[in-house]
Amino acid sequence: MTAIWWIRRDLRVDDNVALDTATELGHGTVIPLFVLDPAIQSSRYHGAAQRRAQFLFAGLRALDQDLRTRGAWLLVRRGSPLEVLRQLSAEVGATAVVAERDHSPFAKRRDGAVARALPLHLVGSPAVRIPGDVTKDDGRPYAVFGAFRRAWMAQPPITQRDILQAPALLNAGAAAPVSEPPPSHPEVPGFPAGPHEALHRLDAFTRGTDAPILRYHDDRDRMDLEGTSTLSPYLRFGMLSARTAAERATGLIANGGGTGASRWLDELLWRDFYMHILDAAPEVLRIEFNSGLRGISWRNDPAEIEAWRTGLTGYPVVDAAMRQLATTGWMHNRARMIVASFLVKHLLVDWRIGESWFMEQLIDGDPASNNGGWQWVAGTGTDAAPYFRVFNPVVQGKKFDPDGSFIRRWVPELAAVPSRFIHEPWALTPLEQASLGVPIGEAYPAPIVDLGAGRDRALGAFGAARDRMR
DNA sequence: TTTTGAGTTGTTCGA
DNA sequence: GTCGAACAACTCAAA
Repeated sequence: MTAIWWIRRDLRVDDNVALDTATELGHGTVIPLFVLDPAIQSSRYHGAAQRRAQFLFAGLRALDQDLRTRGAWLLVRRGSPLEVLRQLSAEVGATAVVAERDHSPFAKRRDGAVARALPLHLVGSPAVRIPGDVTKDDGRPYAVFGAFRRAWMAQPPITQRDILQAPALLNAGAAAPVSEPPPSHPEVPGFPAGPHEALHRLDAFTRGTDAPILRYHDDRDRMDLEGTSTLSPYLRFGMLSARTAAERATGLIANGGGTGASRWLDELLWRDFYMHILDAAPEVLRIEFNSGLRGISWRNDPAEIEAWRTGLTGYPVVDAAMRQLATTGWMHNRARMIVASFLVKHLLVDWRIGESWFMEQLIDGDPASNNGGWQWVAGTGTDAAPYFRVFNPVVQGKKFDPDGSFIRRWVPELAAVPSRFIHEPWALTPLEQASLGVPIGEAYPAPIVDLGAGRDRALGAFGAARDRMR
């Protein structure tokens, strides 16, 4: 008996339901397979920037190393998943193909086609609780986070007993089927891939008397501090099991870990929430979740969109965050809300344009969370996030980057500006600008939109769309 | 069955 | 400086 473990976004051996099931169904003989699918590589989510693929490939190499210490190795093949799986199944006489569920519409179509041709077993989920397992009485998903959270928390907590052990030894079969080597791109700077780094980060974030998670309630919104876990890319590719992360947070809460661990667990629940929404309502990738806001007249000014993408809007906190994204492939969550609100509200640009730029740039880019976040900020999504809730980038900057060190790091041309003016350098007199060497409009752009006028324009456009649908 | 209260992340205005 | 109200309106769940 032989089973194929078809790896997609579960690049780990610890707490892996698919690997566990494959081991059982294969009576110990498991072929770990990753398919390089040209359809994914050319999709809208893999445009110019290849950083997420780079992170994935480095993760495949790390997984291969883990497998080799267990007597197996990673098989990598290129082609359409159905054809690759059909071919490999014939070669090794596989009686089962086992994979973790993937809730994106693209993945569900792909997996449906495979399931019609081969004995495909879909198990587990990248979410902590499987979409469909947390629903209202009528079986439909919650559309309000608070209610979702209540129902999620009412189910038995994730404990250490729920976490699966990695198999000590794997039998990959007698004959070694032909494999490509995992693609050899360099590591993404700042984010070494693989489950060991993921566990190291989880420990650094949650262990010890001065663990950042204990201050998470207070620090998580501060863009100038390193108060977040930076685990999102690892969760994205399953280099860390979300259940392992949830178990860690739950354990801290049970031991009086305070509000920090609760808030962090909430972030994992948002991730679950948006996966459950996408699973039940895949159309959110195309249209507004809130049907009353589907007729907004976007401006979509190309020059302004380009200024936003490149970090040249004249609003320091927006520009710092957009440059951080372009340089590193990651952005602080608070900064994501600020730049998204600025694009959608102040510039009145279709949220789908921002969403797809994020998908292209982010190494943690996940369709469910990314779409959920953009629709939330736009006010078109789940929950009572009213569309007139507009983030003011100056106010947000002063609150969450008080002395401007986040800005100085990513917008070096403003380094000499005193903290009092760093969030609004145009308020310096021309003389002061000259003496600091930052003439606004030359060394650094003048604001591309007036905040008050932009806000009013957005409220008008959203209000008009709502009135038309009424 | 109907009613009612509450709801991640904000801003502005006026008292 | 601080505080509450207004900005609208819908989902959910408890009463």
